[in-house]
Amino acid sequence: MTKTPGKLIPKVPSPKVPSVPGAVSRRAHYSATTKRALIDVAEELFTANGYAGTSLDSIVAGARVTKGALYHHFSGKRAVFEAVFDRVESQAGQTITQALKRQRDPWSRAMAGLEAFLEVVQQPTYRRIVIQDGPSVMGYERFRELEERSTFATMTDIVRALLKAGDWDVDEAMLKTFTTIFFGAMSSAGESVATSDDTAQAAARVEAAIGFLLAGLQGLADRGAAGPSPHVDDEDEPEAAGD
Amino acid sequence: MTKTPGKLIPKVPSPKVPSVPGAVSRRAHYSATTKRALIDVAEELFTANGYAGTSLDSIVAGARVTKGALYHHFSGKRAVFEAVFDRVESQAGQTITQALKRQRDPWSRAMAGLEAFLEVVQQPTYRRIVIQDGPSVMGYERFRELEERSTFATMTDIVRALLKAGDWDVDEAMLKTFTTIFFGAMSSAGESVATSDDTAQAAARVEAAIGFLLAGLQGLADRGAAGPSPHVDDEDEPEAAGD
DNA sequence: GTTCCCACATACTGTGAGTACGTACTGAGA
DNA sequence: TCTCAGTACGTACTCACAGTATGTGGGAAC
Repeated sequence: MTKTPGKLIPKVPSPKVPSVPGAVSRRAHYSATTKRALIDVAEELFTANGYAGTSLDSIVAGARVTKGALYHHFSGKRAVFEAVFDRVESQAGQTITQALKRQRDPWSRAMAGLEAFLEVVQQPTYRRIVIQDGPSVMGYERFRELEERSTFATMTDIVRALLKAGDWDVDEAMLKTFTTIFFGAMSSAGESVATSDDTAQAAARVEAAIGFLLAGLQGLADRGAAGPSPHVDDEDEPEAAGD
Repeated sequence: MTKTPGKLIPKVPSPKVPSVPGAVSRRAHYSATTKRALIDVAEELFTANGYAGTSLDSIVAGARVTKGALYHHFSGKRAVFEAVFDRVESQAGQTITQALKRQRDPWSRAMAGLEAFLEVVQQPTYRRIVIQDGPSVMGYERFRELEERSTFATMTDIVRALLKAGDWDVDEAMLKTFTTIFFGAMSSAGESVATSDDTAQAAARVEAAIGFLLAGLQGLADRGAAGPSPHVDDEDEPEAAGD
């Protein structure tokens, strides 16, 4: 709506700039700017109205281009979403990584990570794009695949350090299982925090609950308890080879 | 599956049956049958192709009616999805509740519930409709609202018993927080189990991991540790009244 | 200056959700 | 048995939106 038919892109009158080696061309710069504008607008609209509730027309209108531009830069609506997802995800990963830098002890690192994650997960953009729409739009497998490269990776490091601190050595599969559990717990908790009336208090409750779980683990570590090991009961899958 | 393509709506030539008191009328029966057929087909197609990938035309074609029938019974596509969601959810809740009946001890009830949930969450229908598409299609709040009436409710009972067994008395908000955490952990774990190559072994790992966490809690309980309590640091919300 | 081609714009198509309205059949009353 | 009303659909449309085919203007290499 209110489609302003104004000039597209920053139509500067183009002074003759000799192409400095190493500098991007004007064309390339325009192109990159257009693409960024599309992603910016898309992020905003996806956050506000969700994936299904956002039309490509509204995106290109917001970026003051046409569908031709969008389809030049992206293969389709899903690709636009993935670009937005990617950016939101990596920003979240950086935020959490940053919060960890001050902590040395694995247990306090875990709590710091939790705190940072609870901050992140309260951002409407992260909630809507990553948690709510992500799995549905991209499919769970692709979703996890992208997650694995940022936030999930950071979380894996935290959990790895935790298990090491407890003197439990587990294989990669078990590590991943633990991380998945924690990640799911915190995503869900984060959503409930975000939808709560009093987010601060809800966050405090989540921290208390997770802290309580960690305290339980710490207790096991202090008592030198054996690590987790899956007892395999073969019901219909007799062989259990592979990773 | 293997939905037999037999006649859905029994187009019997209608012999004159005097309306027996207590029996539903022929019209009502037809109507209910049509509605069920629509939900059946919708469940199948939503599971196979997802919400966005399923057209109303394909649903009504599968049920051998037209869109007029569908819009007579449902307000729209979302309403069809909710009807399917409701059924899938309540079935899952019943399955889990059933699995709990044999167990008395809170800790073993928790593990039995976990096991049952892991079974449920591997069903393609539950995964796709409840976990993957649910939050996106219905919105997180409506999603949680419906969840709260079946699976989540069962899980709340389990967690309540667990906390009671540990002699920790927490308020309803804290109980909900704990349940949310466990629910999220298990949903996420269930998804990873379902997408795993060797589901049996993956499920075993999840059980080991959750069991390990519970063992930690049990250790705290044995040592008479104090329960979880949120330390409230008032940043911008000075008052903390009401739930 | 000429030419190329990239980065778009324009105009179109197909599909699918939702709607307006028509109609046949059923069940209740006379 | 004959209305008669209303339910339970069917038919035919509209509108919105994702995607496509093709045209074009302007920077950049020569």
